[in-house]
Amino acid sequence: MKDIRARLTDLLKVGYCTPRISGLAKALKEPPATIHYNIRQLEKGTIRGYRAVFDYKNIDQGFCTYAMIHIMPDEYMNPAKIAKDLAKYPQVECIDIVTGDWDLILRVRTKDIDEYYQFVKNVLGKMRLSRVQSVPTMKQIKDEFIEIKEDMILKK
Amino acid sequence: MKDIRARLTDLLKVGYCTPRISGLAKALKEPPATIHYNIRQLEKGTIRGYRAVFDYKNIDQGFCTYAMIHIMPDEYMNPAKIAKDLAKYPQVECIDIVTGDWDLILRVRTKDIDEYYQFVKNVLGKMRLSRVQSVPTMKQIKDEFIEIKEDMILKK
DNA sequence: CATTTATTTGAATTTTATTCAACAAAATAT
DNA sequence: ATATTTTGTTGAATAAAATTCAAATAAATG
Repeated sequence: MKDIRARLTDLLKVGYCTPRISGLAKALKEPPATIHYNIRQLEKGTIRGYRAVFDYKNIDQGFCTYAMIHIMPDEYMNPAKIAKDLAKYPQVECIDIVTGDWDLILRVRTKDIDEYYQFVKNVLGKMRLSRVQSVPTMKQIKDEFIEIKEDMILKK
Repeated sequence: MKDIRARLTDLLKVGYCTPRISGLAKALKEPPATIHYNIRQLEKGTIRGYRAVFDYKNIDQGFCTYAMIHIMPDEYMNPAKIAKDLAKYPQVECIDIVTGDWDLILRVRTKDIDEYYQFVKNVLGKMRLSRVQSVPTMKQIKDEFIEIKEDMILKK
């Protein structure tokens, strides 16, 4: 059997979705043509794309880690270059350039700690970074603006 | 003129989108009916929903800050309670319970630094936290798995 | 290996998005 | 103020896409 599911989720993670104009038209009580026009306008700047939201543990990305990064002194004035290189990796959910204790903050999603180790070794380990501090998430309470409801396994 | 744009973004923030079956079918070189069937299966557990991704500065949420939190010693064994209280606020994009230097990591989106100050004062300031370190994002390179393409304003 | 369950697919049908031209409203220029 | 241009709204026609369904195939199970 073809493994369509995995290929689908890969695409839906980054796009391949579209607004439901008829649904929006009904919800807002406006004609579809009006919704259509306004969405096109929003797409010129305000809407960056459309995508699916997942239960990540079902798509081999259940392990979420913050990676706080110091870049090398000689790269210090151009963190965007390193950040853009890192942005290419699909494990990377977000990258922010910050200032203070760290230079970059990444949110990385992998299947498990083993795959995260591979990411640190093969990706971060090969860039000009002077230090990486990994902070794994023990539990997510809210994600992508959506509260996560979950039963406590060990609750007695 | 009707303010359709704002009402649209409110809905698109949480849903009102759908997968593009024909696009997926072309990309994966499979018949639309097959894509349709597999997506329906994924929707039973793996896909939580579909939504738009925004350029948040255009919808009054352009200021993004990591808030690293220490909770009080007497609450230390129950961080989930505090986390769930914080999860209620719409400015909070995500909350993770971590261990190590900090107890909680929040990602908070506000219109600007003034609104963030109000959040720290009125929300964080009123909870049993022993310390909060705020790390504002200077520039986002990737967000929600989508790379941000942007011209450098000061590039010469 | 018999039976059940899950998946794939083409073709018919239904639903939805898109286009377009006319009109209306707002913004801008005179 | 008002003429002119730009932006936004909308119904109706058209084009495109999603959905359904039944038949075939593949995989899992007894």
